[in-house]
Amino acid sequence: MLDLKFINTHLEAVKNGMDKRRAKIDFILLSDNDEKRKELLLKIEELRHTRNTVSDEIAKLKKSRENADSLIDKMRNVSDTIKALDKELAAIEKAIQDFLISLPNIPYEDVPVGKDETENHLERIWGTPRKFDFEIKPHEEIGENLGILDLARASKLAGARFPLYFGNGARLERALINFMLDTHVSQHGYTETLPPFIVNRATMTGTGQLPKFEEDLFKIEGWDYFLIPTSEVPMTNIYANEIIDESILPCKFTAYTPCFRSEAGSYGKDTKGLIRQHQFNKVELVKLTTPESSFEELESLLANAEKILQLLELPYQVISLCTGDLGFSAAKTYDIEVWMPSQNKYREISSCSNCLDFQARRAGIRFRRKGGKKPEYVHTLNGSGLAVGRTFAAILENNQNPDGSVVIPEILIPYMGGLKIIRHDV
RNA sequence: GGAGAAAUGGCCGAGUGGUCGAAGGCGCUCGCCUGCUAAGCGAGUAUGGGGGUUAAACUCCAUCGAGAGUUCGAAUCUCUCUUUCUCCGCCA
Repeated sequence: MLDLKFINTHLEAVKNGMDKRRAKIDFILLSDNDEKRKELLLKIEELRHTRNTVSDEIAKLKKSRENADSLIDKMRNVSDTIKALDKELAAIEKAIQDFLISLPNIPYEDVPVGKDETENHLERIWGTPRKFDFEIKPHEEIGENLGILDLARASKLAGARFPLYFGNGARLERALINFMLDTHVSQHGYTETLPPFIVNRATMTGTGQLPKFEEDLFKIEGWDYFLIPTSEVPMTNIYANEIIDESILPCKFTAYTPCFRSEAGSYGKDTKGLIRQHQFNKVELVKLTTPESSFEELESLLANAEKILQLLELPYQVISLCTGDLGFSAAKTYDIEVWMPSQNKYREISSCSNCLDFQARRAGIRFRRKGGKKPEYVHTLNGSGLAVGRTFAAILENNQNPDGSVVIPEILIPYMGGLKIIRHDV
């Protein structure tokens, strides 16, 4: 959420930001409502002031056993007026709030301007895609042939877009989760958390999934609860509506959780394999920082996510999302895309964003500086470190052999109990 | 699921219709004092919004879990919700 005062004082910059995002926003209603709000508030405060002072007088009169009936009579009118105006004000404030809560973040100044994902900016490429001298297979085929993946039976259990791993496949997924968590905790200094997988409406609103994107979420029927689409949601909200001490910043959290997405509107996209699932595993990184350090922290968060791919020896590229491709809450986002041989292209495996104070204002996450008077909003950052299912897929494809076996990346071997290669279980 | 109790400032805790934004204590900050430390003394110590000021001072409005209501006036009374605790039942 943007600050109303900021919008009022920097209207052109805000409009420009929305244009760059290709978001069509009408600001006229907002300024009208804000004018009305100020007028009403002034009137109401005056009336409340009289009510407060006169009520004190009534109290004094009553104490000295004098008659206060005429004052009470007068106040009855004042009270009724206040009530009526209060209702008017509440309606206007709700309109303003509805507007603000649906307004996306402003792209940061150095974000490349562009209309959609075709205009994202390539930052760097790491590693070289391997040359195969045999007919390569997509990961779902490799997995099914090895008996470690069974998407057909998963669809019997739940439906399309659900995973079912077996044996060394299930173990590989778990190995990846443990490896990622261990690396972020012991090498990168994150605190491991294990948050709820279901959260309430306020929490979903804090990070920006609600109110605009409810159709992307799984909702628990009969409850105002939602399955998390990413652990960014519970982790970023840990300090919601709190004022935290500056000394705990930057605050770095990591978590493994399953993630649940309805994938509404993506029918026909990535229908095969593990790329797009209603349920997938993810290790997430979240940071709360001071405003002055958030971009520095974005770079290190990105580096932390990249480190996982480097250790797994998977080729990838980093791109900077253009203004038209930015997510709702993000001011700046880097995507990491891993090489997928069967598709002959790089596919998103991590998205690292700086949301500035956008989520912090929604969720009420503030901090106080040493000796500082006013609390300030923190900056929030998040990034996948990494999407586990897609990492699994990338390993299968990049490390496949002509006989259909898959080489386990060196770093994962201890996590696989010494297993170096996955062959079909006989 | 049934029965009951509770929710007040950073923390503990008083307050059941009127000078209560809230006693007292602890903690914290600043100052004083004392060989050091501890103790002692004094002052200060919530958040948001508006006015005011170079900045302050100052001032107004709101906030005692959340929302609605009663009343001239609500921390205090009523209703709904949320959370926590105790007992019973059930349960991984």
